[in-house]
Amino acid sequence: MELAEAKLKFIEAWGKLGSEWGINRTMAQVHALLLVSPEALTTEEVMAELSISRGNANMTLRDLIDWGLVEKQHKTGERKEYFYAEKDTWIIARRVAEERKKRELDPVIKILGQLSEVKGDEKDPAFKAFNSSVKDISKLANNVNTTLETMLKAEENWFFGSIFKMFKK
Amino acid sequence: MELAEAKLKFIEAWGKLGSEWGINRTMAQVHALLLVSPEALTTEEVMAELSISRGNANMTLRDLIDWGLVEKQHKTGERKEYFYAEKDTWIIARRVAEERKKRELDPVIKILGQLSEVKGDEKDPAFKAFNSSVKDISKLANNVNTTLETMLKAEENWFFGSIFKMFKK
DNA sequence: TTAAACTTTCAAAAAAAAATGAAAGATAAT
DNA sequence: ATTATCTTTCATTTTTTTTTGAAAGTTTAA
Repeated sequence: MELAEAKLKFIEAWGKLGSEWGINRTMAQVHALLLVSPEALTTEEVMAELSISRGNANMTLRDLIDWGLVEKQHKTGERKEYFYAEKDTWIIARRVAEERKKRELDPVIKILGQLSEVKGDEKDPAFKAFNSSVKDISKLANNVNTTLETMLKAEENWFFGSIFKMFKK
Repeated sequence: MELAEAKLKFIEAWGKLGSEWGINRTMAQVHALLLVSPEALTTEEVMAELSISRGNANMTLRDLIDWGLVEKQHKTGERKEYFYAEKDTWIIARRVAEERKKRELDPVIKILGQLSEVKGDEKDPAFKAFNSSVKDISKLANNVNTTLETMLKAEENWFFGSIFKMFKK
């Protein structure tokens, strides 16, 4: 396999994984393209490499910037904007975890908290089942939350060095 | 808030969370409905509660069974099939982790492994960037994999008791 | 200012994903 | 063997998501 083919495979795999996890396929592909590019690329280059429209490229790049995965660069004497992807996997993982926590986990924890407060007839099986499921899920969500928060504070080496070693015990 | 309203909110929240994570909204909603039902429900009941078609209910319930989150029950003297959801959050979390690992992580790790093997000109920046990104992501994916494997073997109390305490250090 | 170079927006179109429901397929009781 | 009950399938429709591209907006320089 040569580089060009491998690149395509990588972009395709990253796009598929993204879409399976609720991330726009094109966004994941643009991210993959930038990840394997040593230099920052222009919108034109992204459009050409992935055969996507200008509007799509523009919006996708903006989203990637919002996620903290890509940054705009300016070259002296040039009007064009260049886009460069953060290459450090630890930082990528943290940024993704951070965003998804904020966008998805936090709201759901809030709702679960409210639902845990619902009062009802302790003798009613429907109420008991509701209450117990909601409380258990709420606990789990809070555990995940705490774990993520600690991870977001943690240092890379500490994390990679420890977490799965611990599990192996 | 009363139970009926709370139930709807829970189903809605669970459906939304699911769809954000690449899981069919209706499937997540059916799961939520069964989670808060003390008794097993029939296809008819699921259809009525969520206003969905027979075909949709049937396929969704089958998928939930494939995920190991729901089981068929038969009541003596009845032809109808009843569906009951596993209520233990630890088991739910494990089943979801197990399935997604198998369906999504394993395939991507395989591809990353192949792409790590690609040979090229060490002097070419494009090759260097490709190689280094792929190898780093490959490492990360393998770490996640190992962590998941250990988690899948682990016992509930051990897991919840330790993982986030460890992070707090 | 004017105009060229580049970026952003968004209504409309296209594509992808999900849902419908009628018909076919099972199964079990009569 | 027939019928009634219940389950599954899948071509079609509907809904949702994503993409397009032309027009509007912005910035810089002459």
